[in-house]
Order: sequence, then C-alpha cells, then structure tokens
Amino acid sequence: MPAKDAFAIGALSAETGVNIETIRYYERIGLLRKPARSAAGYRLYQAGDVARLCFVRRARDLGFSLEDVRRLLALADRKSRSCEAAKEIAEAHLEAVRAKLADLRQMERVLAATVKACGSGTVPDCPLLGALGRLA
Amino acid sequence: MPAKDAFAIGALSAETGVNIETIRYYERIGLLRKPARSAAGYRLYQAGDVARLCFVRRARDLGFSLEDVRRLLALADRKSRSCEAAKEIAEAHLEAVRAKLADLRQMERVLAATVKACGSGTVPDCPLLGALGRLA
DNA sequence: TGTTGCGTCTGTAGTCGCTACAGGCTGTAC
DNA sequence: GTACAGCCTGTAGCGACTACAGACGCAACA
Repeated sequence: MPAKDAFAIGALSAETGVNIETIRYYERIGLLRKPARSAAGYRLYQAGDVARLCFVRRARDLGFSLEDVRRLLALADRKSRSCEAAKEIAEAHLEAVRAKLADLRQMERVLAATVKACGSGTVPDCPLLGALGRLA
Repeated sequence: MPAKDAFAIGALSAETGVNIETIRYYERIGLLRKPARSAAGYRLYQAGDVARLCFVRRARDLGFSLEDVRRLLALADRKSRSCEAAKEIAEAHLEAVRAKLADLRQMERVLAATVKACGSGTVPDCPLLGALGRLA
C-alpha cells in the first residue's frame, strides 16, 4: 500500500533539482532502490526518497564519484557510530580534488600568460600558436 | 614515395608520449591526417607528424578540447599573421578553466572542513555523513 | 465525449576522450 | 623454423549522464 503522499518522478525531480533522466539512471545502476509503482506503471516516491536523492546530489556536488556515493549511502544507512570509513572516502577524494586543483592552476597560469603574450592580436606570428609548437 | 626516414606508430608514440591507441583514435576522428602505409599496411610517419602530434599533446595538456585542438591546428596551418581566432579560443577556454577552478576550490573548502569536523572518528553521529543529509 | 497537451514509460544511442581487448598478420632475431 | 614483439582492424567499455523515439496515462476544457 503506497502512502497517500506519494508523488511521481517529476515532483521528485523538482524537489531535488535532479534531472528526471538522471533519477531513472540512478535507479537503473542500483544507486536508488526501485520505487513502488502505480497501476499504470508510474514510479511512486515518498519523502524519504527526497532525502536520499538530496544526499546523492550533495555528494555529487562535492565531486564524489557515483561509486563513492554508493558507499557513503550504505554507511549512512548503517548508522554506524564511528565514521572512519566515510572519512577515508572523503580524504581520498579530497586529495584527488587537490591534485586536480594543482593541475588546473598550472593550466590557468600557462594559458593566461600565453593569451597575454598575444596582446591585441597584432603580433606577427601568433605567440599562442607558437607556444604550442611550430608545424613543419 | 615515403621518405627514407619514415617510422612506424610505435616510434611516433615513443617520440611524443602519446599512446598508440590514442594516435589511431586521433586519426580515426580526423584530427591527424592519414599517414602513408607500408606494403604490409603499417602506418608510416615523418618528422612533421611528430611536431603535429606534440602540438596536439601540448594543447591537450592545457585542457583544450579535441574540437578546440582541431581549430587551433587549422589556424597554425594557415599561418595567418594575426592570431585573433586563436586568442578567442584560448580566452574562452581560460574562462572555462577559471570557472572549474572556482568550483574545485569550493569543493576543496567544504570537503576539508567536513573531514576536519570528523576529527579522529570518535564523534558520535558522523558529521561528514550528517553534512550530506539525514536519511529517513 | 472528444481531444489537446503534458507527464510518464521503456529502450537505445549519443556525448567526450580515451583505453582495452580479440583475433589476425608482419617482421626480425636466433 | 619458430618464437616473439609489433602492427593491423573492429568493437566494446569507462563515467555520468543526456537525448531521443515511440507508446501509453491522465486531467482539463469545449
């Protein structure tokens, strides 16, 4: 018996800001459990599903992979007192973020310098293209 | 008539640091032109191909999309005196890089704070999981 | 009672930039 | 001759969606 306050996928999408197709995708890959269905086959969600999907969205916003999200969800479900496992996941991810940050900063520096070298575009032999390499 | 100093794909890969499969991929999508072939069908490259592929690699290292790389290559080929078009591409990309940088910095801040809140993992009710949202 | 128009369904294919096979041919060294 | 590395094509997989096509459901309004 689906509760009275059940709602369809469009409402869940609106509530969480997660695309409808993405919600179905999450279900397909087993990140979200399969919801109840109406007689016509419509997915029927409840308040708990909103919370769960918001959790996923926040984790995704923080850049966690879906695999990480899956693990974090499992941990949150288990309500284990200590959060060592969660912390491990987050720390590993934080390191990855910092590595990517360093890469991007480097890119930014080089790009900015290169663009600047181009000045107003009146330089003969574009230094930007030159920086990438002479062809033949 | 392929020049005497022609070499196969493995050498091009070693020379440029670009994976063999990636080179073939670049050729398939038309980023690199099709090289001459030996009697047995082996790809035969020349010095110019090394320069070209290095150009691609540097651009990729700077985060340009393959579509951007394609355009930059075309510009470099045209040897047009002014580099306005190249500058436009680079500036647009630089902006995208900066946007991503801002995103990542935000992620880093939140993640670092969250991990820190977890402390040594002895806190009851993991604040990390809590930050993502209560389930049920 | 239509019919309009949106919402939802499934299933498949496309995106980006590779990467990894499988299964076969080539070229060289011993 | 035979072992073994290198090369070939073609296809499928990755992550995380996104975008259809084509069919059905449902509520409102004339």
